[in-house]
Amino acid sequence: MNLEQEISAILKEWGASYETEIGEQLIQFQKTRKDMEGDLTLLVFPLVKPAKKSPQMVGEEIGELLQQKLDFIVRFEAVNGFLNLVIADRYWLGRLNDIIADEQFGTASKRNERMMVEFSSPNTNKPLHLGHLRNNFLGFSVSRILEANGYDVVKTQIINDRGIHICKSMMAWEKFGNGETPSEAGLKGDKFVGKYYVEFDKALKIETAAVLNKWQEGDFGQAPEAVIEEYKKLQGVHDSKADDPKAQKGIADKIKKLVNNHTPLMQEVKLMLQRWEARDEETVALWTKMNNWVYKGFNTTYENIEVDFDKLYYESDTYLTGKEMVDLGLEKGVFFKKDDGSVWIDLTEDGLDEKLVLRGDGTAVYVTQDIGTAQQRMIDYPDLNGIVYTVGNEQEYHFKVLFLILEKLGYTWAKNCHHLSYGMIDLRNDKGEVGKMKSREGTVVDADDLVDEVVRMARVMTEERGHIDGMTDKEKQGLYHMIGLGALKYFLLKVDPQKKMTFNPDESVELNGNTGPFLQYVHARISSVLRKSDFEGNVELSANLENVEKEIIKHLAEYPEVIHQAGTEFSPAVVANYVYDLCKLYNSFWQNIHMLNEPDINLRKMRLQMSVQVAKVIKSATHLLGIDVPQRM
RNA sequence: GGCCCCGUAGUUCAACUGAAUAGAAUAUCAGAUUUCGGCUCUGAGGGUUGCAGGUUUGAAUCCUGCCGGGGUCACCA
Repeated sequence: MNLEQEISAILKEWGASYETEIGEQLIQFQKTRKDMEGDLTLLVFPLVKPAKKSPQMVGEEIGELLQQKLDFIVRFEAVNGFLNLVIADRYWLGRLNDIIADEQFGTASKRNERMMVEFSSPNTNKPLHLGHLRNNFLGFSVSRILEANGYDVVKTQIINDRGIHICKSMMAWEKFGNGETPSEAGLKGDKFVGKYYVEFDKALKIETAAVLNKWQEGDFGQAPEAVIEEYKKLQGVHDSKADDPKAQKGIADKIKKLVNNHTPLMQEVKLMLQRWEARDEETVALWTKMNNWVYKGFNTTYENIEVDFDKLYYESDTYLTGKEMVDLGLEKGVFFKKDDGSVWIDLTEDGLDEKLVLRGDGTAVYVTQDIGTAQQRMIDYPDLNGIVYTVGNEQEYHFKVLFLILEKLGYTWAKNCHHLSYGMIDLRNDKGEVGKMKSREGTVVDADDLVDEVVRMARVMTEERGHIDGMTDKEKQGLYHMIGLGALKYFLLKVDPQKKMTFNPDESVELNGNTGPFLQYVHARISSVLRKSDFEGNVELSANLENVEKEIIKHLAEYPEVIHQAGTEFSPAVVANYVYDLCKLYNSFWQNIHMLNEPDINLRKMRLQMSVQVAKVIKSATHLLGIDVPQRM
């Protein structure tokens, strides 16, 4: 039984003497303010009512009672409805011994429940960028946090390997590639395919402009009647709105989209998609070849950022399951069919709109595929308790719809699905202007480049000030990578996921202050002193604690609760802030109190043991963030 | 326009989900440390928590209304 529980038990007895029941909700603890004496504070306000006395009087009454019953309460002070309790050192030393004895301190025991965490899931036409890094680090860290909370976790991603966008890069490679391979071009596979996707886009833009010109001159080529009519109608509206430039621009965009859709190039791509759906051998072979290039490139990046997956899902495997689910939903009456054959769900009663789940031509849309994937996952893992989807917050509406659909289809696990939503990353340039990342404007921060850059920075810093004599080159490389990646991961994870963040390439990845390398440094320093000392066994309960030492032990003791909170909130930021505070506390101790030349052997042992436990928790907490800590740096 | 998210020191972020004088980092200024690792530590200045009401013994936190920023409302993914 811990301290809070013992006090709660006494408070319940105390309540009984007033013939009131003291519920858990009325018993609230908090840390004692720094400028007050005490280790733990009980809020008296909620307890005032039953006693019908002033907060001050109730505080003193409870204080006396607690001191009488619990011998490790040394003193108490009641101030304005706050009861500050001073706890004896031997109590905290006892807690330290508990922590020493627990190898897996902080982590919960197995609960035999399985959770799936989906993250990454990139577009195969675009190399990974900074936004994906936030996604990957978040998803990976949440997986570890859930494991620490006792879940069995399956890390997964859905690979969007199907659809018209894939055909675009395939078409471009066929037209402009001359059979070139990534190695011939000296590019990573994902970068290579991305290059052709961009080339397609360029060609399409030029062609769209040309076709638009022709249409404006009345030359409609092979365009179908209905499209020409639509165009003329839009053009009419456009011309009539000469006085409203904003509306006119909107119409102009619609016209562009229409033209874009009927260029010869787009027609060709659509034919290619049809050939793919019909399993045309040549098309599928090209598709397979190019996808494998992409996967190879992605895997290099995943290895580099030390992220991995237990199970991969491919959209090309699950979209058909999705269509079957739609049929099933039609039978159940969850969905309905419109005259043109398209299938919908009516969510107006839930405060949303009608949503399309299958196109008029019978092909799958985004949500169809997600329904199918969810179903496939349940088949593969029948004991699955829930799925966490790590996806940007611009898709919040989509996931609301998806979860509602799953629920209406009758899946009980739908209520355990969670959209781990995170904010976008804006960029700040050297002029201080904030803007969005846009591939078209070349303002995307490439993931590989960024990792290289932070590793380079880590090398420069470490060569200047590090303790790396006697390391082999290979060990040094590993260390720079560990530090650089640690800086990047910590930077992206310390912020509450829901908040959007601003990234300045020049300033953002610092190695000082509230950063990953700061944590790594503290761990390395503790490791260093431990190499020079002995630290076995339990500590004596009779030692006297300095204030910082007590603070450190108190902070250590909170670790299990931190893991629990991080798990229920799916928030690595909780862990990050906790471990940072621990390191700061420890540094303050380090600066003021020496260990190795302390003459009192019990005191020396206690300090060394406490340091070992601090190092243990740093290692454990940073592990939850996907960050490694070194022995030396 | 409807719905969702965000607004806290110059800047980047906290605040245990309603508690005492809103905390860190960074930058600035002033100091410490020849000794276990200076990527360290101590201190100072810096705030009407976007604005206005309301609920409460008590509000950055909950409610209402504004203001500002972003997102989303596709037979795109």
